[in-house]
Amino acid sequence: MGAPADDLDLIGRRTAQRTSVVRALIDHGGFVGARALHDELRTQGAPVGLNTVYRTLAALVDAGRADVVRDRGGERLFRHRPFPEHQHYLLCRACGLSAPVDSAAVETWAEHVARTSGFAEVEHTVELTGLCPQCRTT
Amino acid sequence: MGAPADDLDLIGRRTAQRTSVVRALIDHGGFVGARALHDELRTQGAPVGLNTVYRTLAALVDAGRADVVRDRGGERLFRHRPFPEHQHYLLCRACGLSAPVDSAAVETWAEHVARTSGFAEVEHTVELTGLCPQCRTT
DNA sequence: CTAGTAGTGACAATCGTTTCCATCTACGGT
DNA sequence: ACCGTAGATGGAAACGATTGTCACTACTAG
Ligand SMILES: [Mn+2]
Ligand SMILES: [Mn+2]
Ligand SMILES: [Zn+2]
Ligand SMILES: [Zn+2]
Repeated sequence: MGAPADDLDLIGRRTAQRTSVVRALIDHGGFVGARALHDELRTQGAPVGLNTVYRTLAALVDAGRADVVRDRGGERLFRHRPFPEHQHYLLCRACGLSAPVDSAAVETWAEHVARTSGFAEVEHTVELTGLCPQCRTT
Repeated sequence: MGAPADDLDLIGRRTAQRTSVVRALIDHGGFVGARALHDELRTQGAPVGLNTVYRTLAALVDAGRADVVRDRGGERLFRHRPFPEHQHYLLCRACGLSAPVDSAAVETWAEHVARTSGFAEVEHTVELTGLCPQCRTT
């Protein structure tokens, strides 16, 4: 379990709101949008301003404690990352379930491309989406 | 050179506006946003409604004649794709210059993950960004 | 040529996200 | 424990990209 304490120390003052946001993100267990997290906090009786949700999530991303992906509609989805290691995910387009994937091969490939391209400060975005076992009915 | 004719046949009626948009996209030579393309068309004396620019680009993407990436701000950037083969790019965060990259290794990796994951209809997004030789001046 | 349908574009609406700013509060001195 | 203040909060307004609406236009099949 990633203790909220660890995360909170990295992002500034320890406020009730930030504590709530971090805990809600961890509890959620997968990728969530800021809006959805804001709703969950409100229904859980720990209302936090949407603005603060955005700021806390941004701070977590800066601190390397959260990963971000863009869903089909362009919305940013956040997921808590307990370990400092860079991660990629395979996530379900229907239910949002996410599974970390072993991306060693891609990292190697990306580094190779970076070295032989002439470009500097090369970064990569790698996202896999699909339909999880539960969701592939029809 | 991809002749606009080929592309226009795939997306419906042959109108002056679509012809302009397709030609402007090809002429641009790299990734462009709808807004920027709209501006270029206006300054070139071939004004087209922004809405039509969006619709034409969407049609090209549907027809597999254009690739899309999201820039940092979430804006969608489009690039004409003369060949039907799936492509990935390395693009400059400063000037927008893009270079196709050999992604065979990633395709293999993605297929492997898909087969062993239990997920169905797995799709992938792979984008590399960096600073091109011209732009890495600090 | 004409009918009929697909396309156009000005405008408004949406959606996610950011900025503003007046107010509040955590917390390192004292 | 008590301040003072930099940092944090949140409601409202601003923003930028994209999509919906709908009256009008113009391809194109016949
Ligand atoms: Mn990676
Ligand atoms: Mn690919
Ligand atoms: Zn699912
Ligand atoms: Zn460049």
